[in-house]
Amino acid sequence: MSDITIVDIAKQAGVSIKTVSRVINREEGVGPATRARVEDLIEKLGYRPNVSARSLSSRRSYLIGVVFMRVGAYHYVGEVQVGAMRACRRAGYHMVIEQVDDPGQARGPGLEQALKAGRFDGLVLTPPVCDDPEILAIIEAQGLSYVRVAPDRDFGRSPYVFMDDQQAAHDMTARLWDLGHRRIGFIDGPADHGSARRRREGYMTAMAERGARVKPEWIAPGDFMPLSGLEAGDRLLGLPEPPTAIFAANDSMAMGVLSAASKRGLSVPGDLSVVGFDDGPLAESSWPGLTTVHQPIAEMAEAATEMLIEGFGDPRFRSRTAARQLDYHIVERGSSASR
Amino acid sequence: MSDITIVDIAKQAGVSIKTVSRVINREEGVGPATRARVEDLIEKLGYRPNVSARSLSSRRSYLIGVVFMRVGAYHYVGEVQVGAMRACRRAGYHMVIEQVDDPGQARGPGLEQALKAGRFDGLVLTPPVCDDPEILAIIEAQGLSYVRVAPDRDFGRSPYVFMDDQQAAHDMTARLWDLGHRRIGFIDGPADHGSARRRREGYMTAMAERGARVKPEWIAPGDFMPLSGLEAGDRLLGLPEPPTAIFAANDSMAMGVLSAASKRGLSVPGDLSVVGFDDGPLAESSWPGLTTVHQPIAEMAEAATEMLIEGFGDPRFRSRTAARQLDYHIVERGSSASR
DNA sequence: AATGGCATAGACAACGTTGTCGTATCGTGG
DNA sequence: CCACGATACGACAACGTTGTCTATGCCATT
Repeated sequence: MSDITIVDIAKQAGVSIKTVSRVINREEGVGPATRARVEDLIEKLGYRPNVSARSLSSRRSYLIGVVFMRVGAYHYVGEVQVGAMRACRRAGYHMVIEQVDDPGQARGPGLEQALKAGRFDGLVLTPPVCDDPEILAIIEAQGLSYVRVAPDRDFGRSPYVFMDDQQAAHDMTARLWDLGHRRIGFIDGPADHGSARRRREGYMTAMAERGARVKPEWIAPGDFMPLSGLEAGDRLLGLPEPPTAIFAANDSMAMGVLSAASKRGLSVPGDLSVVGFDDGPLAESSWPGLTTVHQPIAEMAEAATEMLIEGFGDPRFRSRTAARQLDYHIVERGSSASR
Repeated sequence: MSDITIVDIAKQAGVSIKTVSRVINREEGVGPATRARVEDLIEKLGYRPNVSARSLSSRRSYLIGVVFMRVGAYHYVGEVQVGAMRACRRAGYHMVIEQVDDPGQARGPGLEQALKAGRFDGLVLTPPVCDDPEILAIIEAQGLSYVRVAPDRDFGRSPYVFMDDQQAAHDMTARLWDLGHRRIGFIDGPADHGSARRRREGYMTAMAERGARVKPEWIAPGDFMPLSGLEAGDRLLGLPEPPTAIFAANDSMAMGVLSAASKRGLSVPGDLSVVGFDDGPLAESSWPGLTTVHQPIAEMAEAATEMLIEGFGDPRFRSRTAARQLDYHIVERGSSASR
């Protein structure tokens, strides 16, 4: 419906279309008076450049793709989209989402097809896609630039955005300690999961720094799913000397711990403090609310998208490794208290 | 990197580019031999039409927009995306998501800008966006065609896809009845929410049909949030003659009921059956698993997207009201048992 | 054998923008 | 006062596809 074209603007401003184009793209070589006149006109007529024509001519699509897997955490993907969208809007880009694990879509060829047809200017990759060598290979074969959110390895391979999981887990552990807890249990994540490993190390370090000897049985295995939290919690609470606080490596498992506690008739936080990691929707809606580490997911995705878009201007971008670190913070809710 | 163009195909096939274009778009006027030759070549060279050129020329963008609000239910939006994406992929369209309630984005102008710049061929609207008169007005002003998923009113306004909430609630209630429950409590949703109303009516009808007198105190107010489920559950279980089964109008509230039961030391499903509605991720991961109504969200979005794309060929589409109904089913998990 | 009609195919001009190159105009230093 | 470089702008040809119109070949009909 926006049937105003660059030609209309040019005619009314009494300049050539090229000049209008220069104004739109903030190129130099336009006098201040002319620039102002054109800008006013654009504003007044509500002109929007035609994306198709633009990309046909410039070989840029103004489309950035967000690639992800639909694994368990809906809210993760949701937050990523929110953040990426914010950055896209600001820069006049559009965001297309690409999912790689939909049943019926062959992983490799499906994505490849989509990427070819999509003509993205660049991609934002989130875990676990961002650590999938097969997928990275496909993307690189297409010559597409990409930025990763919270990758687990190959840090030199592309620009990325990350958060310090280890320090966060360290802080959380320290906080429990400061509340007077000494026997602090930990529920681990999947063995091959980098964040899980870093979180456990943060916990270990904090305990060690305080001279606490972490007994092996204080660390219970888990797989990030609620049921494993229930089982692990049950096991920890069944110890002869049960912990007074349990730190689960993610919120879902912390929810399981809440169930385990309620099964045993323990009140949280009266008899047991429970804390998690993620600050997903569960944390807010559980009863009591879960004390947890807030991951700035949307902000990380936003930063990644920004980096990607900024990089388009700069061809050296792909080779240069850039990394940006974002801050977590701890959200205090009802599930933790002093001993 | 797909640098093959229609010209290359035309040259190699010894035909004009127009003929190749005809083959691509399945237009008639091409002999079977020529068609086969061109198709083979396209396949062999891995040619993909350039989306920008296509849309510039044809005034179609091959982009469909999915508009939604980020309200509470991440999984709803997630499922919608999965379904819409499936349909898009099949038809060679791309999917762009537009969110209308991101802080910092003025609702009206923000969306309007995005729609103008986006040049969508059409939109898929999900609740509650699909019932927002202001938003519908903006979209219609742009002359965009759209299909709604599970709208609440104005059914004649556009094609839509829906599920029979009332019948589903009816069935669920009947199932509890057949398990031997006679005092069945119901936790209501927000007053202005059409689905909530239909679910309550399904419950009422089923009870009435069986000659049960539903006492007013069996119906507790709720707002679809877990905390309200907890409170409502508490209230119901505190009645002199408490219900033996509680039907919450959505899963989140059912989760609250589980907490309420565990607070009172009641075992589920031993002492109390609890059922929900939605079959979101909570239902699977709670303990015990929640018996609930499975809403085919992805399928509804898929159907809607299909209807939208099919409609592009047919200009009469917008005026013709089409509706498609999809089936729910009840998922039996551990939270319900016979009395 | 000429005519008309249909199926098949091609020529050419859009579509709305950017890239490349060329050309006025102007101030400045010699 | 001239040459010169910088500055500001425009003409024109891409970009890769589709839409419109026209041309050809072939068959059936007269």
